Amino acid sequence: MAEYNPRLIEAKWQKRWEEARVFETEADPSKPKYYVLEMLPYPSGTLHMGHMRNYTIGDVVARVKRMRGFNVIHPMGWDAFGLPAENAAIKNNTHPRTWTNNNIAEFQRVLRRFGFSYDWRREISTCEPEYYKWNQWFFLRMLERGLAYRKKSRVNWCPKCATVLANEQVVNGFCWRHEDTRVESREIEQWFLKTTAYAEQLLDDLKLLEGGWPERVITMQRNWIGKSVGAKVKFANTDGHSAPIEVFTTRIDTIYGMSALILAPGHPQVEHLLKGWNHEKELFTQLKDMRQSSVKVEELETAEKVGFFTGRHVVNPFSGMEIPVWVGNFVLMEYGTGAVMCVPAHDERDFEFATKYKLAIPIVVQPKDGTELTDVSLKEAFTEYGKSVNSGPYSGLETAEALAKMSAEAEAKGFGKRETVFRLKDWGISRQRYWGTPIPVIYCDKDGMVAVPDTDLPVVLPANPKLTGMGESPLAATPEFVNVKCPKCGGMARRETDTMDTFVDSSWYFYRYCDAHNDKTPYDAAKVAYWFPIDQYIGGITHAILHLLYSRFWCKVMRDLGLITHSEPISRLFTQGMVQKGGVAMSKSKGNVVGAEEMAEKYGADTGRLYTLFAAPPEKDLEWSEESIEGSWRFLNRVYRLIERHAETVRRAKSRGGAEANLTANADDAVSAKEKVLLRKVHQTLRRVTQDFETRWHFNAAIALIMELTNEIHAAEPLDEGVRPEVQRELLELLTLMLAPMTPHIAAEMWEMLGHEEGQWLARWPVFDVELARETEVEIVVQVNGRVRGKLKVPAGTPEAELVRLAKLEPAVATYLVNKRVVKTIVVADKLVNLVVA
RNA sequence: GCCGGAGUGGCGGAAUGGCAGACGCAGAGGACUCAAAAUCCUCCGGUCGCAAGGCCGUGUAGGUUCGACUCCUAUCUCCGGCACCA
Repeated sequence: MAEYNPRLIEAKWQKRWEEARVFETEADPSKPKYYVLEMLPYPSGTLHMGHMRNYTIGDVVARVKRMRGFNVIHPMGWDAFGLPAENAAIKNNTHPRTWTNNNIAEFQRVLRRFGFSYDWRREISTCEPEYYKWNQWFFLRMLERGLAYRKKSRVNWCPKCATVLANEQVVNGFCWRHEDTRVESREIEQWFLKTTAYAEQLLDDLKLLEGGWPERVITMQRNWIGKSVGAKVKFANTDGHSAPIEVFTTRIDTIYGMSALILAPGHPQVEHLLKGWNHEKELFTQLKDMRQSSVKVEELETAEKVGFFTGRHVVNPFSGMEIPVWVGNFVLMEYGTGAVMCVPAHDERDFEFATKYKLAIPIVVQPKDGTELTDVSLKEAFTEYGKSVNSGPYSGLETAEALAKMSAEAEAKGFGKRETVFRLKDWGISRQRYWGTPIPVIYCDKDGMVAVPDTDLPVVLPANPKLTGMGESPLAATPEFVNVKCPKCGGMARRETDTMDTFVDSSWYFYRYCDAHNDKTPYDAAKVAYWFPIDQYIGGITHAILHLLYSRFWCKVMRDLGLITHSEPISRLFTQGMVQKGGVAMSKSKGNVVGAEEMAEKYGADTGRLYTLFAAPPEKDLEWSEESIEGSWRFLNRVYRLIERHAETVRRAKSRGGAEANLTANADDAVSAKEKVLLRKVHQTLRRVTQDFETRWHFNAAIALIMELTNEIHAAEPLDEGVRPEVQRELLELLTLMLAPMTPHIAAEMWEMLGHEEGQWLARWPVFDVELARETEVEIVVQVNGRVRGKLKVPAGTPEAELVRLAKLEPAVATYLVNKRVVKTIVVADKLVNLVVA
């Protein structure tokens, strides 16, 4: 007898699948489609079991759907642009492309070794001009529509490197390469995509995702977009000539309780206000301190509120009162207008600030529950809705009403207007890097900024850049790239030297899979219309916000360009847990990776796949345990031996219908009690495993059921005594098919051992026999003296005494009902009568 | 602080309101073996008991129910995300 040899078996089947091109699919409107996708990897380091868990889950889904008759698209590609390639190239004195392509080749080889059912013809690599050409094309469309624009913006700058740093290259405010060098903030012109233009839609359409996306991802996106409905109010300066200051508030109803107007330290009007004031010098020093300390990053969250009075006043347009203008470190320039009204009684932060600086704390809202707040009793801000008081003509109004009336009034009188503010900011896509998509824009002295014509796309990266990691951007240092003729006037001009954020690449890549090699358009609309939206997307929670938000944005832009008709690209999202070792996620930098290849060498891909599915439910984190893997390995060996033991008998047996066709077994067919028990067990298992695959994704529970079945068959050995060959065939075939999506290689091998022709390993998912799969449990309604005392689920044939015990009945007259029919009325006494109700 | 999730044996975990701890790991004992590995068999929440069996037990306290790991209320702890968002 041959031992289970995963190395041989896995290579054999991978070769056959490839030769038979079984995972290659085409759009076919006559068949129901299913698009299952795992997030594409960044090809660096080694593929570890964290990656493999992601792809295994996807592969199980793809294979189950295929077995259930869907036309399945299951592609894979590479998120191939990015900083690490550039750094590695500098370090190893090679080209980012060389480094990247080597990694891709390596990744691909390992993925193939795991037997994932990808259609490799659809493979994409985002660093290829045939792909990034379309990034540029989309960019130009956005530029035409005003969705791409340039503005000055702050970047991290290391004075020693004399270069821009990515956020990841800033370590606690210092340069990653120069630990003694504080990162500065510089303003330079950068490109932005107007995600804010879609803020409302991005928020609203989250409703479409409910049920299909994890609740917490939806919540994170909602918080990220951060919608606030309120009003902007203008406050005139008492000096009569400075420009009025505008604040944003969600609680205009509390404006009568305002005791200050507070500006962010970075507010553009601050300096103007301070000028000419007698404490000017002192205040400017304070302001400078405040601005610098606000650069001092993280600790600020818990920092104390600091502020100072500017000496200026504004007029409250509602009350006519003079209000002092302050500067406060807790006011954010990036949100709203960078100026807030300080209403201490009804805002926690304002309360804290006012208490510290002894500002007045007038109460203008009273709770609705009848309790009355007084200046003395007020220990913290009352921020809930209530009833307005001391608010001039608005006193007595409920908060909701006051909000409406007062913003209407502000609008009517022209000193304010209703406004909705979002936390979401436009997406800065400029990177001063080499290894990314060049932004297709040219600057001409005569014609200004000129878009590269579509016919000149792609703007290709120069082949031999000077990569030093120092100085200006690598593209800017490459004259043959920079110097170009103006498309309009033909005169000398300069190319844009920024490249795009790699999130651009991953925002629409899944559309390209539908038509990966189209050189006329990003994709064929009909093909996308067939395959989209993605039925199941699987990836880590780390991408819950950015990647998914940008993808949703891109989809809406493409829809408005008329390329597609749907509004959301992804119907269902699954966020799988991380694979950890020693309590932390596997990563190269942590040095705790279990390499996928190492795993395949030692136990084979099937064991690796099985273990990642079995060790924990897919949404939970999984602690890698070398000891536990043995269990999965042992199980596959056990199953293999079981099949091997009976293969010869089964091959000679005629099929009872076969798994390709619907299985036709029924309980009456069984001649022996042993057959009956085993057939029941296998069909019950099939029923529950089917359910787990289809709806719950409890792969670990499904595997446990299959193990249980295996144990039971094993315990029934020798099968040849009392189990006819055709029944053996049915047991072992169903067992094999249930394993097929999870451990496809060993399943294919066993399928062949059971006498099936080559090619049949793609057999349909079997249908369980309803009669056989029926639970042998029965539900019993217990009535005592006509009154329902409860329901009980018990195994068929439970002795009456046991029923009495389970129902916790005192001896009494009881009626047992099964499926709403009275089966037997008995007097419960000390006599034990076997009541069989099955 | 706000939002989301989770608390079950030594461990990973199972359980549509119906026998809590399936399945697996680790552990203990045994068979086979010169021996080991592999394999096979038995035991494996706590406690009382020679045993049959009893009692307790799903973070904590209540509640609903004939019946609660599961539903409700409160509370504690842990994990994740966001966080001076006006």
